[in-house]
Amino acid sequence: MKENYTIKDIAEMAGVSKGTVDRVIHKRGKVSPAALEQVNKVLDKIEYKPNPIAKSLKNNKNYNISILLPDAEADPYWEPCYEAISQVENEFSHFGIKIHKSLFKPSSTKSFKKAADAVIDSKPDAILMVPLFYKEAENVAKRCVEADIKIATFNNYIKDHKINFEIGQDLFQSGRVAAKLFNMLLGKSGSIAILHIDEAFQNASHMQEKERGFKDFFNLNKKLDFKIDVHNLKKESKITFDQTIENFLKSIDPVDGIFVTTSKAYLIANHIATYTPDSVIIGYDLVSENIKYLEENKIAFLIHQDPKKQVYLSLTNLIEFFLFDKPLQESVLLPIDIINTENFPQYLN
Amino acid sequence: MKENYTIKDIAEMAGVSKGTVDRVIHKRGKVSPAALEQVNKVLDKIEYKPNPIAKSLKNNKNYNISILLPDAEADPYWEPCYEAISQVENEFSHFGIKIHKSLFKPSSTKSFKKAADAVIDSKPDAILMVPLFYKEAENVAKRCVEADIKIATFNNYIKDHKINFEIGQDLFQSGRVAAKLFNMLLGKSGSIAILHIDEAFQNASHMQEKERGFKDFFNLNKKLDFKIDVHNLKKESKITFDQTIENFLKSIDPVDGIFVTTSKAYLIANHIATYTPDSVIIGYDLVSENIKYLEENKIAFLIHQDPKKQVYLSLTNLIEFFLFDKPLQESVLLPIDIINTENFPQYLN
DNA sequence: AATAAAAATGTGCTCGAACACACTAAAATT
DNA sequence: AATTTTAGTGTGTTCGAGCACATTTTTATT
Repeated sequence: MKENYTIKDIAEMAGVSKGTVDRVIHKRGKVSPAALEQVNKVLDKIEYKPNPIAKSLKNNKNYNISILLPDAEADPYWEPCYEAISQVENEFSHFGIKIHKSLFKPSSTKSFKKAADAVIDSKPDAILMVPLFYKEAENVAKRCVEADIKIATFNNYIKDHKINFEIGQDLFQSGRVAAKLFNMLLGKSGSIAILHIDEAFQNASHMQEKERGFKDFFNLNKKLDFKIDVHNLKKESKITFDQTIENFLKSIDPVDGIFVTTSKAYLIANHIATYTPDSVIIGYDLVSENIKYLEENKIAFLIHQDPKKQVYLSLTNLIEFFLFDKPLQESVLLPIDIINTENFPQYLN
Repeated sequence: MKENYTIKDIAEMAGVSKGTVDRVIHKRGKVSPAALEQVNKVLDKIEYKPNPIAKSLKNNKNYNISILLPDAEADPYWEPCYEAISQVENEFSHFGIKIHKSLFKPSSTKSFKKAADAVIDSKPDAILMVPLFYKEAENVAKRCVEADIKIATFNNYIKDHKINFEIGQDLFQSGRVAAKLFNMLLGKSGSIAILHIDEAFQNASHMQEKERGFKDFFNLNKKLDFKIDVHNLKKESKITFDQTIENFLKSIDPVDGIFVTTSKAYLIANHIATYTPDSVIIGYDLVSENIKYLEENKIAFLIHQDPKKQVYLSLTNLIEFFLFDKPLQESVLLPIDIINTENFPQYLN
């Protein structure tokens, strides 16, 4: 019963030729009502799904996928994405998959636009991008739809139904994860500073979602009594970023906890011993400097956003869609990984 | 330069027919020294890898994979494995993949043996098993090699080079993860009970590895001063398992932390309010009863062993090996996921 | 009724690898 | 020199889907 039927099988069962079956399946007309009925009767009974391997071989097309992502020179957070790209390239090059990497400066809208223009002009089959700049990303999505290019995003979300596939984390919930960790480490009361540290404020919505989730946790738990302050830290002109951080730490009263919503927790950890030695730090992302301070117990926990996995899953999803007609998932939420000194190595491959 | 060459391409370049190229590639002889050299010269230059899709279509074989795993009726820990199996079945049935599930009682060696015999007799292309019983699993591996059946394991390890693919967690390290969490929650000193709770002691090595890692952490951190006791708890005759647990809790002095090395933390959490209300519990696995107590804050953290992912990855690895000649990885270590009230939902799909 | 036009149906080739089989040419045997 | 044996080479088919094109059947038109 549960066999894998071929077009030939169906043709025999319906008493017609495979050409007719093919026309019915693809609704290309030129079929008599009688034949149509015969074939449909068989089709209803057996639930036919074309052999994806044969289909793929017949197609025998090369697929080009372009990835629009920030330069890891500017921010090492993106480094693991490159590894994922190489990995996918190795796995799928013999399936006719070609991947093209296009970098932009995460601080420059202009740079994003320029890279995007070039990528769209090259007319790939799909574009995977980090939509750091909302308006510009929306524009890219629009032009992709017009040019019949599949468009996927990772790391950030833009609420746009034109996006064919998106992957990332529930940022609100990740704020709650951090809040719960502070709750467990600090007990029922205390003071916590939320720090949004970024060289430019390209990631504003990202950080705000985390802040909302963080506060939400403490607001809903009436038994808890925490004082929470929010600070935006960006590079001041004339002095170094590090100096900016130091000035800030000097300026505030010591707190029990510091929640850094970006991958820049190491900038704080670097000075914590001097200014607020008893503060517990929780931050984001397994960049090497964060891991260094994690191992020194200056950072208590890191939350892992797994950019590598995001890229890997995005690409394999697109590829299996192209090659084997697997349906494209629309939206994937990755788990919010909690990292301490003991479990980080396994997350690095 | 970086094209995907076909046999026909090579034949033209070498000035021979595709039959000759084929014989060279598969070393089937019947090739003159002159032709051999011509073909090899081309082969050296271009790095040929056969089109995996065409190969797969030509093969057009059905592959049978049997899975030997414990009955989830006996232990709900195994439930997610079933979901992974269904998922893989759906994804790959049209590639000619058939998966057969064979259950055994986790408490009965005899049951394992019987199921294994039947599975081997059915001569599948691969067997994926949970090697709960060391000696018997070794025997299965031996017979698989003899019968040319690929053999893979998950959840547990048996150190046997006959295993083609194994996946699981670093158990020693997961003990250290738990230790670190206690360290963060309890500070520099305290008392902790390690509980090995199991209906039968089929998982002895599993539990011991975790204990070793746990103790290792505290031994290596000389600044820490923890008193650690180990208790083996199994069902006593005549009374219920729950009663056994209660009797145990009654019998010990209150401790600061309880580390349960199996998925049975809920049995402790159930009675903790009565006997040792201030104990922090850390356990394993996202079974529903554990999650219930996690949400009630009676369990502080759970460590996730992700049996579903283990099955999913095992199966897709085997399938891609069969269908597309992807090399079989030998050994995969999964990350040690730390779970609290806020991040468990994302780990459940 | 004869012919043209339109509709319906079937045949055959392609994708690339793999292998069976047929064929040619050279070497060995009578 | 004629014939058999063997080594070496090329051709053709298969896997299943998909589509171009040829062929047959039906309907419309003079």
